[in-house]
Amino acid sequence: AHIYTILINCFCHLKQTALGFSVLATMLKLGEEPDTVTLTTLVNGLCVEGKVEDAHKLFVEMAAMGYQPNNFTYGAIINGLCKRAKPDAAIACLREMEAACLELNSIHYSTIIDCLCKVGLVNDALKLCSEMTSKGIKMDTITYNILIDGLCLSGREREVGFLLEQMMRSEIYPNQYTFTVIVNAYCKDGRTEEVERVINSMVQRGLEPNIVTYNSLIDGYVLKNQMGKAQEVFHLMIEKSCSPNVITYSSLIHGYCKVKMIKEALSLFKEMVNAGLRPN
RNA sequence: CUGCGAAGCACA
Repeated sequence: AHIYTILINCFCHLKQTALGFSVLATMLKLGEEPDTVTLTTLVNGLCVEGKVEDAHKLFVEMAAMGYQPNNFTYGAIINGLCKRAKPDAAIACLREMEAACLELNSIHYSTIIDCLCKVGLVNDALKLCSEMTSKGIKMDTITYNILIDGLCLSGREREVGFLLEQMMRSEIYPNQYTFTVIVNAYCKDGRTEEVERVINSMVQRGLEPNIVTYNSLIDGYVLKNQMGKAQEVFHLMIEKSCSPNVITYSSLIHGYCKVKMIKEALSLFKEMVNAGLRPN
């Protein structure tokens, strides 16, 4: 089942769950028994494609056939519901796990906390944080990243410092996501001057800016119509062997169009295609 | 004993 599951998981990540199911059919024909991992992989595939109802059907079926849904299966369903912005249903799922005496972990909580933040319910998200902590489930770097991003999205950036302190005190360390979330918040807020300081402290911790960090900064300059600055970052990233992607080019092209520098925009478009990137 | 067979975070 192992090797088949790997294949199924590949199809699921390509959003080709239907092909994943045909692999399952092949398994059955060959007399190879799927296991809980195989079926959970398919549940996740359906969730990733946004077909949470189908995922739930499979979830019920697998339970009926004696494949007990576990932490991972519930995790996939919760994630599916969260990606469809259904925090209430996701929380109901969490309660169902409790009733089934399954052990909740930081992934289950973080998934829902992220969803609440993204729909603007940061206070509910913070409540869930207290709940998980009171159950002895530790917030990890991802949980903090989610909250920091959530606070920024809700214009509550002033509370981020407190969160970072709490993070360090708990010996949970920031990673590239953490810093990039902060860089992005500053950029969206037009505070590109403060980004250099953030990137310095990032590098001091041995963390290099990555493509998302650079893209955020480029877009920050684009927002302010500072195309010269944007171009500088573009060159800097290339110098650091960080290859621009479609997002990088889209930002820059948008920026040049905004300031009516159409030639530059078009030449970037060509450059992008020449680099083997497909316009979307 | 360890290792990527399954679930959570950032950019246009």
